[in-house]
Amino acid sequence: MEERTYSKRQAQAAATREQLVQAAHQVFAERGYTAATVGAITERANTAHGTFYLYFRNKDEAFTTVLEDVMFDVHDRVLSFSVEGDLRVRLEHALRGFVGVFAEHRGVWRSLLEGALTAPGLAETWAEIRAGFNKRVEAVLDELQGAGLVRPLDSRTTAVALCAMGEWMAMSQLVISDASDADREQVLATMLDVWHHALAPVHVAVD
Amino acid sequence: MEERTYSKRQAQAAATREQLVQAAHQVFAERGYTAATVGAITERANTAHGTFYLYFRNKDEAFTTVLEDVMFDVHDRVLSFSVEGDLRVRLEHALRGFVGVFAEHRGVWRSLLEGALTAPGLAETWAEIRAGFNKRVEAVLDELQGAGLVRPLDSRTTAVALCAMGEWMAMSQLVISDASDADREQVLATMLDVWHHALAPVHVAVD
Amino acid sequence: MEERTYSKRQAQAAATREQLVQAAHQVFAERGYTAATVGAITERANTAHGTFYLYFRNKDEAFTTVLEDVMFDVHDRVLSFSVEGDLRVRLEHALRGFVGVFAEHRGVWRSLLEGALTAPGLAETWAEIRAGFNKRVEAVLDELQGAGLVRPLDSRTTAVALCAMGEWMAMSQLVISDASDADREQVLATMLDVWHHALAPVHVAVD
Amino acid sequence: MEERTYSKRQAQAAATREQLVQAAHQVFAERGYTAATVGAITERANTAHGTFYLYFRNKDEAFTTVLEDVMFDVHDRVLSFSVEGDLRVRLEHALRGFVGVFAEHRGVWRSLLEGALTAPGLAETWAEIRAGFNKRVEAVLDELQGAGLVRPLDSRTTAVALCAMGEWMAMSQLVISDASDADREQVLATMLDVWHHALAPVHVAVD
DNA sequence: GATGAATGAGTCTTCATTCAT
DNA sequence: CATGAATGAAGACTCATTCAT
Repeated sequence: MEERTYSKRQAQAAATREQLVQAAHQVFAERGYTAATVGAITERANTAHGTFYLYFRNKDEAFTTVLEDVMFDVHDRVLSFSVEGDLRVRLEHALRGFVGVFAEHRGVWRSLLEGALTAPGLAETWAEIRAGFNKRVEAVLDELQGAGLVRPLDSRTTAVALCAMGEWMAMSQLVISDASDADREQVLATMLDVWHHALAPVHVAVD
Repeated sequence: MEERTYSKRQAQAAATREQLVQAAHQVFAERGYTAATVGAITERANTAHGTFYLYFRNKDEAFTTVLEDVMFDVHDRVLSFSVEGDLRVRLEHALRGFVGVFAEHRGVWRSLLEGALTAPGLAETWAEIRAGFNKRVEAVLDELQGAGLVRPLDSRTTAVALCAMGEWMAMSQLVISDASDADREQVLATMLDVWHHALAPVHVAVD
Repeated sequence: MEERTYSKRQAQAAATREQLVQAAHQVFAERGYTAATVGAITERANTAHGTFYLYFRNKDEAFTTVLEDVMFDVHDRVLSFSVEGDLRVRLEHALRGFVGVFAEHRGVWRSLLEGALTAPGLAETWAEIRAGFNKRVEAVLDELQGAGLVRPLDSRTTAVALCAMGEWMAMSQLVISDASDADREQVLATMLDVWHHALAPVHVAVD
Repeated sequence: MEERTYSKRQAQAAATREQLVQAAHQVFAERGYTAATVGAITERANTAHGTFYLYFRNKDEAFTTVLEDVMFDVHDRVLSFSVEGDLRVRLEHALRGFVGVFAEHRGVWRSLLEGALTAPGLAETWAEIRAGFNKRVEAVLDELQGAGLVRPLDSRTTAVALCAMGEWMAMSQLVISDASDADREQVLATMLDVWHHALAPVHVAVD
C-alpha cells in the first residue's frame, strides 16, 4: 500500500519535473538566457513559482538540464553510426543529424552562447559537453580507422579540429543568423566536403 | 580671450568624455554587456553618475561608442594596405592586424556577441559594422585584382565569404576561448593559408 | 486540512493587501499624487518594497484601488436612498453624505485632481467614475419622478448639471481650501437649496 | 560711454529675461507644472541652462513671473471698467474678459492648479492673487453701489462669493475640460445671469 | 510534494541646482 | 552677463531566491 502511494508520488513528481523541463526548454529558446525568468517557466509549466526550486537549485541548473535534453538528441542523431555504406554516406548521415540538431534547437543554442558569455558556470558546462562530444568523435574515428574507412591520422587532434569547425559553422550560419532550408543544405554540403577531404584514405582530387 | 575660455572648457569636456569612454571600454571588457552598469563606469571614470547621461543617451550608446573606438583600430591595422610586397606578405600583414585586434580587445568582442544576443539594437549595429567592413575588403580585392595580385573572381561574394570565415574563426578561437600566443599564431597561419589559397592567381597545389 | 491552509494563506495575503491599500490611502492623502512614493507606502505598510508589485502593477493602479475604496463610501452614503420622507429630507440625507465623503477623504480628492492633471490615464479614470455616478443619479431621479417626488424633467441632463455643480462646489470649497465645520454646513445648505429648487415639483418661491 | 555700455547691457539683459519668460509661459502651458523642466525652458529661450538662474531663483519663481504676466491681462480686460452703460452691459464686458483670460491661458491655469496642489508655495501665491483680485472687485462694487447701479449689500462678502463662483466655473468648465466656443458662450451667459441677479438693485423676477 | 507570499538588492534614468570659466 | 559642464539625490520597477503553510 505504502509502496503504491510512494511510486504514485514518484510518478507525479516525474511528471511535474518533465513539465518544468519542457517549459524551460521553450522559454529559454524563445527569450534567451538572461530574459528567461523563473516566473515565465513556472507559469508555462502550470506549477507554483516555488516548485521550480524543488527540482533545480537555480536558473543555471535548469538550463543545464535542458541542454542535456538536447544532447540526447545529438547522440541519437549524430553519434550512433548505425548506417552502413562508404565513408561519404556515413558522414552525410551524421552531419545531416548534426546540422538538424542546431537548426531545430536554434533558440537553445543561442541561449547557450549567451549564457556562456554571462554566467561563468555555463561556460564550463559547455566546455565539458564539448569535451565529451570530441571524445566520442575521436572514438568513432578510431573505429573507422580500424575498419580502413579513414586514413591514418591523429584521431584526437583531428576530432578536435573538425568538431570546432563544425560547431562554429553551425553557430554562425544556423544559430546566430536565421538560415533558410537552402542555406542549411549549403552548410551541410560545405561541412561534408571538409570532413570527407580530411578523412578519406585515398587522396581526393580537389575540383 | 573668449576663445581661450571656450577651448579650455571644451578641453575639459573632451577629457571627461574620454575618461568615460575609457572607463566604459574597461568595464564592458571586464564584465560583459549585461553585467556592465552605468554606476561602475562612472565610478571608474571618477565622475558623478549623472555625468554619464551628459555624453551618452544610455548604455547602448556608450557601448556603440566603445565599438567605434575599436573599429578605428581595425581600419588602421587591417584596412590600410600600405605594405609593399607580394600577396602573401600583404595578406599576412593585414591578417596579423586582424587577429591582433580581436586578441587585444577580446573583452569588447565578447560583449558585442553577448549584447547582440540580448539587445536587438546591437545586433543591427553589428550587422552594419560588418557590412562596412565587407565593403572595404571588397574594394581592396578589386584593387589587388587590378594590380594582378589576385585572380579574377567575384570580389563581393569572396569578400563576404572570407570575412565571415575570419570573423568566426577569430570569435571562436580568440574571443570565446582564451587563446595563448601560440594558438594565436596558429589561427593566423590557418587564416593566411585559406585566404592565400582562395586569392592567389596561380592555382596553388593542394597537397 | 487543505482548506485551512488555503484560507489561512488567503487571509494573510488579504491582510497584507489591506495594509498596503490603507498605507497607500494615507500616503496619497498626505503627500499628494506625485509626491507619494512606493517606498513610503511599503514602509508604512511594513512590507518589503517588492511586495507592492505583488498587489499593484504600478503606482497608478494603487491609486485607482484607493479611489475605488472611496467610491464604495460614496455609494453607501450617497446613492442608497433608504431614507423615507419628503424630497427635502431625502436630498439632505444624500447631500450630507456627499459633502462628508469629500471632507473626510479630502487628501484623496486632492490627489485625484493633481493626478488627473499629471497622468493622462487618471483623467480617464476620473471621467469614468463621474459617468458612472451620473448614471446612478439619473436612475434615482427617474425613480423619484415615478414616485411623484420630482417634477417632470430630462433626468439625464439634470443629473449631469447638478452633479457637475456639486462636484466643483465640493472640490473648491472642501478639497482645495480647508473648510471648517461651519463652512461645511454652509456648503451643504447651498447645495441643498439648489438641488431642491431644481427638482421640487411645485414651483418653490425664491426668497 | 560707460553709461551707454551699461544701458546696453541692461537692455540685453531685459531681452534675455523676456525670452525666458515667454519660453517659460509656453512650456508651462504645454506641459503642465511638474512636467515643465528648466532645460526645456532654456532650450526654447535659446539661452544656456545656467542663465535661467540668473533671472529666477527657481522653477517656482519663474512660474510666478509667468502668472504675473497673465494677471496683467486680467486687470486690463476685467478690472478696468472704462465701459459706459447699464449694469448688465458693464458686467457682460467684464465677464467676457474674464472668460477670455481663462480660455486663452488655459494651459497656465492648469499649471497653476497643478502647481498649487504640488508645491506649497504656489498655493500661497494663488491665495494672494485671489485676495488682490477680490479686493479689487470689492472696490468696484463699492463704486457701482455709490453710483446706484448696484443694490445695497456687503461688498466684501459678495465679492468673495461671486469671484469664487466665477473662478471655479471657469476652472471646471474652461480649464480642466476643453471647452468649445459655444460652451464658452454658455458659461458666460450663466455667469452673467448669476452676477446680474445678485447685484441688480431692482429685484429681478425669477422665471 | 506543492504552494505562492514575501523579500530586498540592484539598475537605469531624470532633473533642479551650482559654479568655474 | 552668459555659459554649460558637473553634480547627486531620488524613484520606479524587476526578479532570483526563501520559507511558512
